[in-house]
Amino acid sequence: MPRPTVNDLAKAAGVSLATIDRVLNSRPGVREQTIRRVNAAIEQIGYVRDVTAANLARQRRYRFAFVMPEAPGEFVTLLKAAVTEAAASPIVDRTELTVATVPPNDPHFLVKTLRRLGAQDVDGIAIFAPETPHVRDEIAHLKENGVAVVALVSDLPNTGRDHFVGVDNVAAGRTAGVLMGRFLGENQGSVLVLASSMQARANAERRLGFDQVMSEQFPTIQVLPSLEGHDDPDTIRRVVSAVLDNREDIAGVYSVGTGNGVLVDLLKEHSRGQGLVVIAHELTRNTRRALEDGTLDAVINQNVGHIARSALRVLRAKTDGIDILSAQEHIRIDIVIRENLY
Amino acid sequence: MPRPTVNDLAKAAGVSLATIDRVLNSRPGVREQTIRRVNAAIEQIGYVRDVTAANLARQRRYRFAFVMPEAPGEFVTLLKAAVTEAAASPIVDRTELTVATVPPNDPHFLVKTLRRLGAQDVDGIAIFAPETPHVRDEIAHLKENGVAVVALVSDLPNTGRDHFVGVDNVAAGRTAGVLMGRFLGENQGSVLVLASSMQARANAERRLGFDQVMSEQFPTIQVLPSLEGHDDPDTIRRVVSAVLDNREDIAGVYSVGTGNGVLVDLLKEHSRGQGLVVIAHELTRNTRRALEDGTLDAVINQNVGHIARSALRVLRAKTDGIDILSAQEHIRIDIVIRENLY
DNA sequence: ATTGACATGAGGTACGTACCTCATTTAGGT
DNA sequence: ACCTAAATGAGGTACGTACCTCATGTCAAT
Repeated sequence: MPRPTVNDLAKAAGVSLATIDRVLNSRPGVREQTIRRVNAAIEQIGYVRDVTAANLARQRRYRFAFVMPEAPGEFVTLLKAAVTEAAASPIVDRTELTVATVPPNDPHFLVKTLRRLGAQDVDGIAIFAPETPHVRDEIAHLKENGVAVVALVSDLPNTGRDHFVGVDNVAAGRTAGVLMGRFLGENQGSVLVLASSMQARANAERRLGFDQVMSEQFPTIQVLPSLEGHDDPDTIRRVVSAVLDNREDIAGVYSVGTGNGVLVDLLKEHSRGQGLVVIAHELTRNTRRALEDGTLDAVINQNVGHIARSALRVLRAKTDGIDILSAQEHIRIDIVIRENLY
Repeated sequence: MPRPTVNDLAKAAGVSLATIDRVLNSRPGVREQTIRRVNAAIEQIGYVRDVTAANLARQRRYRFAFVMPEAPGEFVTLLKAAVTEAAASPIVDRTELTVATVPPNDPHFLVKTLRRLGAQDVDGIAIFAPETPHVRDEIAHLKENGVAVVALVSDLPNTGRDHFVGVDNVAAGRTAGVLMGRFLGENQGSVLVLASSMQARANAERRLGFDQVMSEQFPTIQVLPSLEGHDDPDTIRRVVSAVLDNREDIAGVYSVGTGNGVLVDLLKEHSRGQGLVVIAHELTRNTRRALEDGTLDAVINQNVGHIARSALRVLRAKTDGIDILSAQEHIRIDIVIRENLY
């Protein structure tokens, strides 16, 4: 038997279609008693509104924009692809989106982009950018104009954004820490930490979580101060080599941010690169290959497909003023090793 | 600007709506040249069919059934909940589904259920059951009648099922093996393996993968023959206690199947339960709690939400005769430890 | 009994697509 | 130039819902 329609509902409730419509869309001019009668009929025949037909009739369109760094790294590229793909899939019905890229570390350009998008009356914006005062102001401005704002990957906690789509980076760092400690085992020594200037907040949080776990659970392992690679291949190569050459006790390497391509190459060439426990973040072509050939022992990942789809769902819910199912919108911290590298 | 419609397309191609319709739905009676002209216009104006409007007009309805064991275990309960939830969500448009449960280890009942569903002209069935000759025959029969069949969680490779939604259990076992080996580290000893009779194939595959890795990568660790718990609390308690009491060298426990609730309780009570590395499958209330309190070191999980949604997508694609995006339908092997237990 | 406010009904059009019928045009063969 | 078959056009209805207008019903206050 087919799903009941508004017509079946009207018959069941003993009222006309017009009244059904008034109740369903909470239009005025219906007695309390009639509303109750209609609701009872809804329960009884199990009516559920055909959302797609409703959206069709309503001519509802969602205009969303994604703002992301014009990134050198593979992660952003993957994320961008995931966003495009998610938008193309039929699950996001009647949605048109713009993907804008902005040069990293250029708050002025970022603000200009946000302003431009805000003027084009978009319904919602997903932003992957560091938090600065200018960005804070512009987000406040967007929200005043009724634009939904979600932070992507890197949270913007003090901006009044509606939601954050991404992982808890402290927990991600803790996860990396536990794996590092347990994989090292009896093998005492020091851990080299390679940082990156991109996404400063995320990196700091991961480092924090990592240090928490190491000092709590593996106090005999010494974690060195972060080496700053500044996302520059030559710099990374130079600073990492220097430590590996000079310190005999290095047993593990933790790469907090980007620049894993160079790091992996270096470790493969370096005489001391083989025995180390190496853990990095984000599954990209580089880290995937490194897992396969054993250079990397584990990758802590956040699934870009989930992030993209979640952002779209949340933006839609926020523009509709609907509550989100927070359980569904939680982005998992994936642990990837060679054996579960699909 | 709004998305172009068939009317815009007709104007752009310089043909009538009827011809557009003939081309879009590959109806006969259109010259090759005209088809090309329409396709060119599709490219040019970027027309994409509004799938939801099309489904509405087409009165397309998908009737799917899920067949699952009437399970004692929590995993099946979670899976059932995930299926119901996925079906309720608006992403699965115009789909009505039946969830049938069958007593485990009753092939006759299972076949009867499949036959009953087949007679009710469902479009597709997802089956979570062991493979037996009777099931094979019945699936062949269903497929002859044009019913799409996907295997759920446990594969049915010799039945001609259209697709398998679940993890590669050999890889899952390998993943468990690597974690066991690396977590044990220098701590040599033996590993106790607890099997379960449910889902015999999945358990055997996991055990296979586990053994592969242990012998290849950790040859100094001895893996004991499986203890058969038969999913019975008392039996599990008895056989596991016996080994823990009598063998001093047990350093790890690998639980291949169900029965983790009892196992965890036992380990918490037993004097030797603390220092062990314990790894199990499937994230349930029991294993989750055990991760939190440190009784379990890692859980290898398959996300029931993904499984449910993937099964629905695949069933739909198969009944429509559309190709599936295999990348999207891959079910990941999740590694869960306390730190990334969301 | 009349008024007026409110409640309800009847019926329409629209959204973008599918699918149908029938009339008309066009192409190809003679 | 004529005939025929094939190609195309014109126009309709339907899907389930939203949203609109206008008519009619009901009820309480006067």
